[in-house]
Order: sequence, then structure tokens, then C-alpha cells
Amino acid sequence: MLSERRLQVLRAIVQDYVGTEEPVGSKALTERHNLGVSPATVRNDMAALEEEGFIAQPHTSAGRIPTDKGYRLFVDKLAGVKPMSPPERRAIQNFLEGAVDLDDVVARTVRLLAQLTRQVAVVQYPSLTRSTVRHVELLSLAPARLMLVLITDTGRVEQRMVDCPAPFGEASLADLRARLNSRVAGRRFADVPSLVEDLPEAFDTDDRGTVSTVLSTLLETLVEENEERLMIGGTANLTRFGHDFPLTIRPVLEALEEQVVLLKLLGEAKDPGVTVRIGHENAHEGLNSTSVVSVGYGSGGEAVAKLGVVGPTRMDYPGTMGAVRAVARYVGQILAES
Amino acid sequence: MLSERRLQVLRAIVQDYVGTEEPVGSKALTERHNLGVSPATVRNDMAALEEEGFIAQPHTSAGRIPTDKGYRLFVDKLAGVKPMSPPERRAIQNFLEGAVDLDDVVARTVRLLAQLTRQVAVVQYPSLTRSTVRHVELLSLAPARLMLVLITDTGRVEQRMVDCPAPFGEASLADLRARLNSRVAGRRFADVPSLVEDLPEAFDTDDRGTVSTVLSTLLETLVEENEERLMIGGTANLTRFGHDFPLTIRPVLEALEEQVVLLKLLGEAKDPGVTVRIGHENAHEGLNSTSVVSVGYGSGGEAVAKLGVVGPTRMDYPGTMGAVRAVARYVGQILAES
DNA sequence: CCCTGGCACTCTTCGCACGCGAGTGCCAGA
DNA sequence: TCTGGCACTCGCGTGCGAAGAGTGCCAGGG
Repeated sequence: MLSERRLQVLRAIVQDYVGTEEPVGSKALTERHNLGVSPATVRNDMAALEEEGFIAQPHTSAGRIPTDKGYRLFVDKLAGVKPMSPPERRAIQNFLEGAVDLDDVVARTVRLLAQLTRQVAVVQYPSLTRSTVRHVELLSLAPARLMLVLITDTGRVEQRMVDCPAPFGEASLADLRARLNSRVAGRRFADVPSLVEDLPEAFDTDDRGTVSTVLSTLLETLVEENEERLMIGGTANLTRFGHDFPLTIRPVLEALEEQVVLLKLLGEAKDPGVTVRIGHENAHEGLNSTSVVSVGYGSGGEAVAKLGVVGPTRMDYPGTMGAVRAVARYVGQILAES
Repeated sequence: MLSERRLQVLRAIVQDYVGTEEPVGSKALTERHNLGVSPATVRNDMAALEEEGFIAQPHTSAGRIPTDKGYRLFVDKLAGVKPMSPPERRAIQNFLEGAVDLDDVVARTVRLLAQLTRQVAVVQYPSLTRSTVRHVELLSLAPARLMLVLITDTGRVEQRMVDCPAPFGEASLADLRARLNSRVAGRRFADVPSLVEDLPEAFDTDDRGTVSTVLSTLLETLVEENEERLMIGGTANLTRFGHDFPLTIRPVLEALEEQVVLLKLLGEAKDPGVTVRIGHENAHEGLNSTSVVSVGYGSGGEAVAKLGVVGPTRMDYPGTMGAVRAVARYVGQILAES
């Protein structure tokens, strides 16, 4: 087990390295933090920390930099989440309150996160699967062609075309619309299938084909998870990464373009609080030199989607975690209000 | 006026520079292109071209590179649009045909353009203003709260909440819905305002307030140009730009994040064909070292939106223009079918 | 009049040696 | 267990010289 002082040394190394972006040596450490011991002692501690794999040196005769393992320990044990200051909180709230619709909420959230953390922000649109149905609408576009519109409690709207096997009268349409809504409005997506199961039986034989088609389209829409979309912003912040540029930034940009990758990334974090995945903890190898800080957010108590930031492993973890958490909280509030 | 041979020299310089990314000297030119003259002659021509501002040299004793003005001449006079090969055309068509809805069409188009040109692709969603109305739907969410859904001929769906000044009955709602659709369905956005002007008069005094509110929301939606959205892809291609990295890529990424900037950029190109804006011809200074190749596309004969690519001024103009034109054409077809 | 070969000149780039300084590891002593 | 001292390692910046690419200019020839 590492002594208390060694942990302090590790903490100091992480803080200094994040601040200066340069390997930190024993002398500089003792000068900037009053550890009460000499550089030589710190050197011994450093040797021990290196032995354990928490820090490393880029070349012999350079200072030390934290490893992924070192950052992990720092995040888990040595640092808390730095809360946002009241003025910052107000600014967040004001900025988000100006949003006019769901797209705008998401867009503003992305900008906000990118600005606050000076990193790349990723916000997932509120997912369908955990939401509830607010309303289902059916429009007749042509005698045998309907449009199905699904509105969720988070304000998201999905529409689908339905080609009917047979013409469908206005009266039947109104009937179906009414029955459908009385059964599913306000219900959770997961419950819908069993609630509409026997619906075709209430209709004439002629109309049953169409009703079934509509229902299956509806169910399809509900489960269609790959419709999950997300918005990204602040990619310009990637240019602050390092000096060894193209190599670092290229794979990250590529990973960011693969929405599937990002969705998987966000999906993996099951923790109810803020989740941090550091460097090689990210499955995708393009993101091996980045850390992802994410958290779920939602309109009620429950999380319906995730948001987070992607940045260099050398990031200000407490600050970033604080910003992510605060933004998620306020977005949740905004969604609940609208 | 420049002699024929000097134009050939300029063309050769552009082609070589685009290929090698390195300043091209007189000797290399005569070797790679059989101009039938000696390096010394080419040097004289180069001096003349430099005098006129078509080419420049980075340092005193380096080869020449084209200036923005040189590229401009090249694009206007020296090179045509390189058509896509039949296999490429088939690939484009196949790729786009798999799309399931408008979002998907746009997303696929972005990917396709980015891959074909190996540059950053920008695709504007089909704009509302020049489209026609397919259907307007009104849903009652609460006694005094409606949802207005607008469906366009390009498959785009816009929805808005409407808070009514007074409760609005189901019968009135059905009435308004029917009247509204019979007037505006199939009509162009621009014509809608005059078509619905006198609609409130057909209703009871009680309902007129609500009807007016609905109408003004509808008109608002129609003109709301800033709702114009676009999708970007292929930013990873920026890493191929050059070696002098952060400086070049940073402002470009920033410009790309400013959707307003991009929309303005695309909007400026009035040419019915493929438009090329080179280097400083772009108003936004972050894009001063890039060229933008754009073209309008649409479901019918008329353009309803733009798409294009952003890349280094040193790009393969004929190939890029060919790709952009081909993609626009096929997207138009897809939109017309759906 | 235009093209060509030759020549001197300019600059960038690369390799190399050198010295500096930061930082380390280790050891003996308190 | 901590400390001060000391020798050692290496990366980095600097200066210099050679090499190479490319140019501009000029005089001669078709």
C-alpha cells in the first residue's frame, strides 16, 4: 500500500502536469507544493510510484507524467468533483432557458459543454426507449397511404409512412386514432406492445390488415434503437491537444465521425453518477489517448440519454466532471419543464 | 495577354502541385510534361506568370506554387469538370438508394461526398422556403394546447407547440384542419400567407383568437430561415491538409462549427452550376486558405438546398467538381422518388 | 524575336558536434 | 526514514558547413 505522502506526490504530479503540460520533476514539485520534504525524498517516492505503474518518464532524465493508471487512482481516490460556482450555474441556466425546441436544447447543450470544458462535447438525443408516449397521430395522405407521427414526453417527434394493404376510411381512421391514444398515451414505450396486441380484433375484417400494419410500424419505431442520434461540438478544441499533432488528432476525429462508436461508448457507462473512462479503458483504439467523461440525464428522475465530453487524458478531471454534472442537471430540468 | 504556352505552364504547375504538394521547379516541369521547350524557357514563362500574380514562390530559391488567382484561372479556363466513371455513378446511386428517411439521405450524402472527395463535406437540409406543403396536421394535446405539424414535399417535418388563448373544441379543430389543408396542400410556401389570410373570418368569434395564433405560428415556421440545418462530415480529412498543422486546421474547424457561417457561404453561390470559391474569395477569414466547391440540388428541376465540400486551395478541382455535381444529381433523384 | 545552355547566386535543409541544463539514481550520513 | 551530495544520462538548442534545388540573367544561335 502506498503511504499518504506518496499519494500526495501523485496528486501533485497530476495537478502540475495538467497545468503545465510538461513532465514534472522532483525539484519543481517541492517548490510548488509545500510537501515538507526534500526533492531527494520525492525522488524516492517517485521511483516507488513508477514501480507501481502510476507514473512514467518519457525519456530517462525527464520529469514524470501520470499513466492511465495514475489518472485512475487520482480520479477515484485523490480528487472529488469540483462544483460549479453560483455565477456559472446561473449562466448555464440562462443559456439553456432560451431554447425553443428539442433540437435547440441539444444544440445549446453541446455549445455550452464545449465552452465550459474547452473540449469536445457529445450529447445524445433523448432516447425513445425509456420515454413515454405523449401522443400518436395518424394522417391520411392518400386513400391507402398514412403517416404515423409519434410524439414523446421529451418533445421528440418521429414520423413514418405507412402503406396500407387496403383503402382505409376516415371514420376507421378516427376510430383507430382514438383507440390508440386512449391505450398508449402516457404509457412507457416498453409497455406499448402488450397494450395494443388485441387492437385489430375491434375492427372490421377489411380494416384489420391496415390496423396491423400501422401497429407493427409503431412498434418498429419504438424499438428502433439505431435511430439514436447525437450531436457533437467543440472539435476545434482538439487543436489544443498537443504538439505531436496529426497523429493524435486524426484517429479522434475519425472516431467522432462514427456515431456508432460514440453511442456504444456512452452506452457502456452504467454508473448512475459521472463516469470517467481513461485512455486505454476506452475500447475504441482511436480514443486510447483520450478520456471520456459522461453522465446520464433525463426529464424525470430517470436518465433517458447521456452526454459528456471527450478530451486528452491530461485534463482537469474535477472541473470537467463538475461541468458535465451541472449541465446534465440543468438540461434535465429544462426537459421536464417543456 | 498570356500566350498559349504560358497557360499550359500554369496548368502543369497546378496539376503537379496538387499531386506532389511541393513547390514545382522549371526542370521538374519539363521532365513530367512534354512542353517541347527547355527549363530556361519555362523559367521565363514562370517569371511572367509570377509578374501577373498567378504563381508565387514561398522562398527565393524554391519552386513556384499557384496563387488564388492562378487557381481561379485554372478553374475558369484551363480545366473542365471531370465526369464520374460509370462504376462510380452506380456506386453513388446504390449507396443513396438504401436511405430510409430524410435524415438518412442527408447523412449518407455527407459520408459519400467525404469519401469521394476525401475532404470535408457539407450538406444543407432541403430548405423550407422553396418547398411545397404536403400536409398540415393539428393535434390537440390539451384543451388549450395544440401541436402543429408541417410536412413538406421533401419529407421534412417541422412541429410547433401552440398555446391557445381559449379552449378549442374537437369540431372546430377538425374544421380548421380540413380548411387549412384544402387551401395550402400542394402549394408553395411563398404563396401560403395570402391563401390563409381570411381564414379566421370563417370561424366563431370565440375561436378566432386560436385560429389566428395557429396561423401565425404556421407562417413563422415557414419563414424561419434560421431553422436551416446542415450536416458536416469527413473532418478527419482535414488532417491531410499540411504539415504546419494547428495553424491551418484550427480556424477551419471553428468556421465549420459556426453553422451560420457555412449557411452564408453556401447561400452566396448563386450560380446554377457548380460554384467554386477559392481562398480569399471566401468572406470568412478562417476559410482563407480553403476552397469551397458547392452546388444546388433539389427534388424537381429547382434547387431547394446546397451541398458541397471544403478543402485546401490545393485540391483536385476537376475531380471534386465532378463528384459534387454527380452527388447532387443523384440526391435530387432520390428526393424526387420518395 | 524567341529559345537555349551556361553560370553565378541565393536559400533552405540536413547532418553533426558541442555545451547546457534538467532530472535522475544512488550512497553515505544524520 | 529522510537528507544532501555527486556523478551520470539525455534531450534540446545552437552554430557551422556541405549539399542540393532552383532561380535570374546573359550571351549566343536559329
